[in-house]
Amino acid sequence: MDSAKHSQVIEEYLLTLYQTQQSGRPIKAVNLAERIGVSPPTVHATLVRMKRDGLVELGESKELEFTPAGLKEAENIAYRHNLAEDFLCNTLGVPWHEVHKHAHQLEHAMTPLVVEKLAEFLGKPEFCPHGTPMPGTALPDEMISLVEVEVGTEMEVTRVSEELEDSEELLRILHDHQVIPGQLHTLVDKSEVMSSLTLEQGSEQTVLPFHVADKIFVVPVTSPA
Amino acid sequence: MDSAKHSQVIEEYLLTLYQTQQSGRPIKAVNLAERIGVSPPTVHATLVRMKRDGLVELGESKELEFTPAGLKEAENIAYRHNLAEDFLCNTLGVPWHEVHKHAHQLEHAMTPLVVEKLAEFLGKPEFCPHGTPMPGTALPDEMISLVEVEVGTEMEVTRVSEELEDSEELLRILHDHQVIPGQLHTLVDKSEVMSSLTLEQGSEQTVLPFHVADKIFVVPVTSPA
DNA sequence: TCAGGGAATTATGATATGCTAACAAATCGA
DNA sequence: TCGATTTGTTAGCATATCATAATTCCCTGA
Repeated sequence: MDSAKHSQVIEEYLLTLYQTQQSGRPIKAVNLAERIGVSPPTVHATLVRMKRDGLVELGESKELEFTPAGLKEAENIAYRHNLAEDFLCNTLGVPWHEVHKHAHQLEHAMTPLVVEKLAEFLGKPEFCPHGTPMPGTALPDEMISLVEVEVGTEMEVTRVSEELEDSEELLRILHDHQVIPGQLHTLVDKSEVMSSLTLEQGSEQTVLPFHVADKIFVVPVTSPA
Repeated sequence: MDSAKHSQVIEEYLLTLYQTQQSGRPIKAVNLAERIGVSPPTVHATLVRMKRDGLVELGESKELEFTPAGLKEAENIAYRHNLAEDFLCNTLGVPWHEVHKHAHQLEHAMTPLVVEKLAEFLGKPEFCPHGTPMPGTALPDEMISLVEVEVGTEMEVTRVSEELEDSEELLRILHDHQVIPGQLHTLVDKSEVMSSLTLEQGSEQTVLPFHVADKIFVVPVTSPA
């Protein structure tokens, strides 16, 4: 019905707003400017158009809010993005830490039929390669942030938040250390002075600053012993 | 080197110019306007930018010509387009007569790595589902236009020219009658008064006007009898 | 309550893309 | 060669997207 096609720019704003909202962070225009890489005045002008087109509104507390139509569209874009990432990673074999940027292009070029056919082809995946659930998919309750884990706990990495995806360099490091969904690690140290914690997998150790670990989610493993 | 990313609009002009050039037809601005679906003044303004950016030039006979850089870019886009069509048709199962329009979106969103990985995944195809060769691939000499075939000849359809792809309705009809690459048909009638010819495959007959048959290519079959 | 500083907005301007109307140029048929 | 049709160009606008500079808003700490 409202399949009114929006520009790639608008789609990018919607997706960024959606991801920010999902992370529970406040949605401020400056943040948008930084994440999208444009100046504040540009963000402002674009948001004005988005309000005009009924995609977002200004809540009482001055925060941006999706309209129902805007949310629907945002979820649609997020779905296309995650689907594209799954395809690139699992079908084409594009490196895990690179899929984000390539999917960022493809997500705007997928027609409804392509989305449908691709979803079928991929077996209706519920998570993207970074562990982000498709819109509508519930996250396991047991999933907690890596910073909340107690030293000595073994856990399975389940999700690397989208906010980290902007840095391909960081993703490459995480990938090199196998800090990716599905991998098991043990928290062997947590240091307040260093503002970081240390993971261990086999003989491999990985040090992660809190601000990064904060955005990585895991499910503690109940020792089968 | 000159992987300078051009806009989707410029890419579309380059692809259209390329396809027109391949068909051996003169490249006039009006044709561009029609095929792309914009007004002549818009085409003019865009061509001015393309000249400015060193993609095309005006030949002596007033015809548009690619610069080496422009041709390289155009071939690149054509390759992406054909690759996308192959993927949509053979991997995702998008209907043959629809792949063109979906590929038209995707072709502008494929990064070099995605192109490379997709080509590998598809087994480096040399033709798109309509029989168009990838840039650089030579066409079989024996391929002739359907209008040149003599009545009574059996032949294999090898290519449906891109110029016909603009009409999804026409492609649907061709598909319904199996007038698609790989299929065998026999020319059973050619009528000047009707400006059309008739194909036969089994008990199925297909009437095609000359202006359509003109853009369908075949390879006559040497009767194995 | 006021100063500061961050955030939002306004003022201006540029470029790409598109349109309609009007005009110029080229070409083709008689 | 002339006139009509086709084609190409200009002129004048509009919108989306982007930037910089300047200004206004607003919240927070003293």
